[in-house]
Amino acid sequence: MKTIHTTDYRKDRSLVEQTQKDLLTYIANQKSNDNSHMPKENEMAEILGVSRVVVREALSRLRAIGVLETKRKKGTVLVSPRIFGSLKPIIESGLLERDSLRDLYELRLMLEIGMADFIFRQKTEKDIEALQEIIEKEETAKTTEESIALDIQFHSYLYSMTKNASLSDFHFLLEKLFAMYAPRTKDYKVKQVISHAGLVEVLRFGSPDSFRIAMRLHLNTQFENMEKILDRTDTNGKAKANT
Amino acid sequence: MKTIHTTDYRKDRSLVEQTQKDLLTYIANQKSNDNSHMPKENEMAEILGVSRVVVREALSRLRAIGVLETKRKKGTVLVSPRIFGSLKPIIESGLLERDSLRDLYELRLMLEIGMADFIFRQKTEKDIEALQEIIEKEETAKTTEESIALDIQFHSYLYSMTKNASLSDFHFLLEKLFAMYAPRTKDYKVKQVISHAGLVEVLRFGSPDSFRIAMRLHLNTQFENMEKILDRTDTNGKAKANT
DNA sequence: TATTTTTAATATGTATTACATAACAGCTAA
DNA sequence: TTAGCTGTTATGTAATACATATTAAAAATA
Repeated sequence: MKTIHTTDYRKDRSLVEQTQKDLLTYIANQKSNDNSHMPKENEMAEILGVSRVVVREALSRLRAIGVLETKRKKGTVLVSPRIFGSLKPIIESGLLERDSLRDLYELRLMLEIGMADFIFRQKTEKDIEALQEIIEKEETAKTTEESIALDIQFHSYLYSMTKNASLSDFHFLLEKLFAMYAPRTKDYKVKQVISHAGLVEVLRFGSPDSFRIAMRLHLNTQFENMEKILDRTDTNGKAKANT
Repeated sequence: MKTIHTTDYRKDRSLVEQTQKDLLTYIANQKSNDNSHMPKENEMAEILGVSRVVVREALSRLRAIGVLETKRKKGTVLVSPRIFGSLKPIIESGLLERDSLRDLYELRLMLEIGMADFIFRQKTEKDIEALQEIIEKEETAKTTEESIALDIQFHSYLYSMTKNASLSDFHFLLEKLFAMYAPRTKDYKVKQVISHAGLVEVLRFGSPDSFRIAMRLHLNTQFENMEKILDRTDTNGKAKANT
């Protein structure tokens, strides 16, 4: 075929990137036709006028972010991507800057406070019981590790109550990331303004608004801790002054 | 070299995926040595005992999620990834299921309510003035499009006040995605329980707690709208019953 | 000497070919 | 019918060759 590319693939740096976009538009059309099957790599290469290597790289990238899967002999099929599926390697790369880490820490706090409405909307008696069961275990916990695990379990359950799968995915990633930042000294429970039991009480008899206030108080140590460890300083190490 | 692979790359489906992981661990080590430069593709292929094609595909995937960049002749350098950088193609693919879309819509509501503390922490007089300026423009807006644009501008400014770059990135993506879902009939302002002006008042004289309540009321139409358009139904089209 | 131009070297980017491998379909034999 | 064999197929991997952009060194010019 011998198609010579005179670097006229506009805008995008490389042919692969351009091909990735081409594939995405192709996908958008296929989806509207309710067709979840892609042509073979060779055919696709022919259609787009590039080599199979380029198509493969582009497909691999799309596979990396979870919009499609491929199987031997079967071919390429479109899948419904999990929104935060591609975040795992980013977080695990250890390349996130301190500012980004702080961003994530803050996001977690925002979400835990902001999800009140959705917890209340879906809550059931069984949920209350499950939470109280965790609390009971917490009271009889011996080691610090046990307490930590149960603390995580309690909050994870609250997340799951929102029935928001993406939120749970996100939380799962953050939980692993911030395990180290948690202020789990032996007396961390003493410092808490409001306990898990208190939260459940509000959950039973309160409103989303009162639950937000309660959760804000419960997370007080996290707010303070964030200030200490992840202070939002500029590159010179000095805190930014507000005008 | 002729290394024959007897499919003993465990766990991972393909060599590329395994190589991607290998690269990530390699990166993690390099980062701790404060070395942001990767070996050449050929060297890396030699080191990992795979062909250059595989290394290139793995690198391409990492490039797709934003943990590294490559330039001709220069080579591969590590970068600090933007957390939500890889979300753009996922959202734009149009492959997200209705449940995922609803998840995102809910997340946005959670964040707008949950970010109160961070808005208050960083707020300045200039911010208040900027917001009031937007409100003034809103009052004199003629067309619906103008109103919508200013509405978005107002909320975007609130996001920016948190000084959380990742949050702003996330919001930017969602704003484009949900432009269609916004309930912007001509009288949408009339239905609002609390106006932008009201929010600014609370921002001036209130607390994070009172701001959350105000924002919750302000977003009331969004909450109701979500129920209508993106009702969380199962695949059979019937709403799930809670025990 | 200082500055511009040319040239050469280099690592990534793309194309081509060849073959390995897993999965599937169809066939055969028990 | 069912178990096992066999060939086909599309993806997965390897190897090679060359194009291209970028950098740096070398040469030419002022």
